[in-house]
Amino acid sequence: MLTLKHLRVIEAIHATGSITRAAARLYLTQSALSHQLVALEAHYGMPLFDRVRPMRLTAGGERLLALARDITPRIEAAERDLARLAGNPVARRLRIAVECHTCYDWLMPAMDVYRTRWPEVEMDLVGGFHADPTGLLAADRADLVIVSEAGRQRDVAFEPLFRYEMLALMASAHPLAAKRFLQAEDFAAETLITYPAPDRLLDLVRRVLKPAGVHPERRQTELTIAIVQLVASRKGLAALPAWAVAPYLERGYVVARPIRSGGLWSDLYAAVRANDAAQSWLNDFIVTLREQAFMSLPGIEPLTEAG
Amino acid sequence: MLTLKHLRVIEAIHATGSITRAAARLYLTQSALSHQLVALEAHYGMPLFDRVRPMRLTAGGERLLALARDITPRIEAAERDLARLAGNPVARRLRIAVECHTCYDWLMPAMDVYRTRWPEVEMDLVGGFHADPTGLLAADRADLVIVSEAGRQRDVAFEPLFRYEMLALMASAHPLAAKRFLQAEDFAAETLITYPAPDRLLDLVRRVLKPAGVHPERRQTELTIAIVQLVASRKGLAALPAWAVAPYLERGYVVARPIRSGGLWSDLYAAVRANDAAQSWLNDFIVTLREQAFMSLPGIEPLTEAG
DNA sequence: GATTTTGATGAAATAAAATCATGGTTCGCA
DNA sequence: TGCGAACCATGATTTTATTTCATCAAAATC
Repeated sequence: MLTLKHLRVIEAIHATGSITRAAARLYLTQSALSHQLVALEAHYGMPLFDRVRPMRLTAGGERLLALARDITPRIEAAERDLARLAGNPVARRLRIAVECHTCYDWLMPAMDVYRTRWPEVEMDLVGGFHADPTGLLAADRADLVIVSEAGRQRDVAFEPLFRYEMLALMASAHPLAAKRFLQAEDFAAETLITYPAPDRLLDLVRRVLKPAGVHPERRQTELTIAIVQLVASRKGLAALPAWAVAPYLERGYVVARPIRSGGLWSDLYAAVRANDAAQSWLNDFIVTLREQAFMSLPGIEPLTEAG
Repeated sequence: MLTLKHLRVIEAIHATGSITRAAARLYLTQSALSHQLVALEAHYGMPLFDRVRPMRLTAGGERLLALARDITPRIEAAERDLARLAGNPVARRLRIAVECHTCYDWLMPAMDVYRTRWPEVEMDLVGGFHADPTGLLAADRADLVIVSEAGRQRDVAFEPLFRYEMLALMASAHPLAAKRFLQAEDFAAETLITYPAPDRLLDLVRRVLKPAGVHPERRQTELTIAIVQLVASRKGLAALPAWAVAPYLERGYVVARPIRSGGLWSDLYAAVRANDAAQSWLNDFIVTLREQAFMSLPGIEPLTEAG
């Protein structure tokens, strides 16, 4: 018999193009999804996906995807209504602290989507840098903090969002562009262009350059477009999330290369007060963040609980 | 997590007014449904039904019922489309053989509903009486036969529809109306008014009077309203399904009494060729029969497989 | 051509759901 | 007011469904 789980599986396989990636996104094994798909296809007596890469929906699969897209929002709306009926009428205020510049790229659209779902929740952004970001939670100055590491703090719950790759950006004719990937030493003689943020928030510095004892010259600017412009003008190198550089690569003035073999991957978590973790209006915000990120950001990957 | 099963449970409890009856209709135990409901209520942190008789939906339960009514038809429509995509293009013809007069009461509305779901299936009614009704299937003169007993024939699949009570009908001032229920001997001195059908189809005669050696005077007429009129005019007694007499009881000219202690209950099955049993367009007709019968007929009960 | 990635599959482990057995409550009825 | 019937809740057990594990074969990549 058809279940909602099946519909989610079909959505995920279609969205990711492969059973393996769909499984990662659903926090299940590839085997589990393969079994489910086989069983569903047997039930309907027809294939639901053509086994090509990326997996392609058959007519039957299309029909089920249409069903999923039809009923999923209805179910979610009902569950929100239930949550409203059950919810204790606590402060419906959501102060979001975010320290990474590029996070705004996906945070703003996600907030727009969330606003339509929970119009009664008033959102606010807490800017600036703090020595102890999660401390903002206990100090009641924020209700949710976007962080790059899951601590083991009592009173704070860390919800994994996703992981993304940091790419080194350089002018297209730059000598380093000949390399398959860059290493710490490659930055030694260059100028590193960054956002104006403490080193602790710059993954390239914190996790690659500093451990290798490399301290390149630095230059700061606020806007992503300005960083790209300086790089294109051969003023130095930069390191940006893969999704942030993608739109600039097609013009050809800059090129991107992985950092270290295997690439430099960063994680993002949403930290909330442990007391609030069960609040559905808060939980739904985190779900929306993930959903919108996977929908709009290329090249990001699911992140499992274990930070 | 919410499942479609949960929605069906809520629908069934609401439709029947009790967990016990809902369980019977879903072919599950009362315990299974109770566990499910408790778990669902725990999940949403609120009761979904007030435990009164009949069970009454809370606001949360209402919301879930609304969801169920919203998405159930969409899911069923999708599954029909899938069945059409998968189905071998066999004869989309459905010849229905029916021998019981009162069956038309619920068969016609059910056929109307089915027609909207499977417009491409051409329905036809096969009338008349036959010594071997299920023989019509093998003889390819009918594709579905409504019968009152599940045989053990190879090549024929019997699908349970429902059970109903046969009530004895008499004029309101009739002496027998003083009894709580009637027995075979009570009919001995009376005239029995029936449809013009062979005795094998008259449950009162076949299962009560004949075994007791009681052979009352007989009179036949085609229409239910005529039978009721004759009874009201003290021309004799009749036995009709509970749902068929219900509308006449409120006027007060006739009264109905159970037959034997515990009542005389009759079963109905849909018989189809075993080869056709897996055809979804045919199966869906049977599902529609059950669904419409339970929706419109008062006092009928679920019938389990074991005939 | 070697290596990696991917999907399928059978067996085993785990989780979920249903049943069985039973107890307590409510309601109708003598 | 006491009895029986109908009904829901619940813990223990059984059954069924789902997931994982361990592999294999095929396809894609280098």
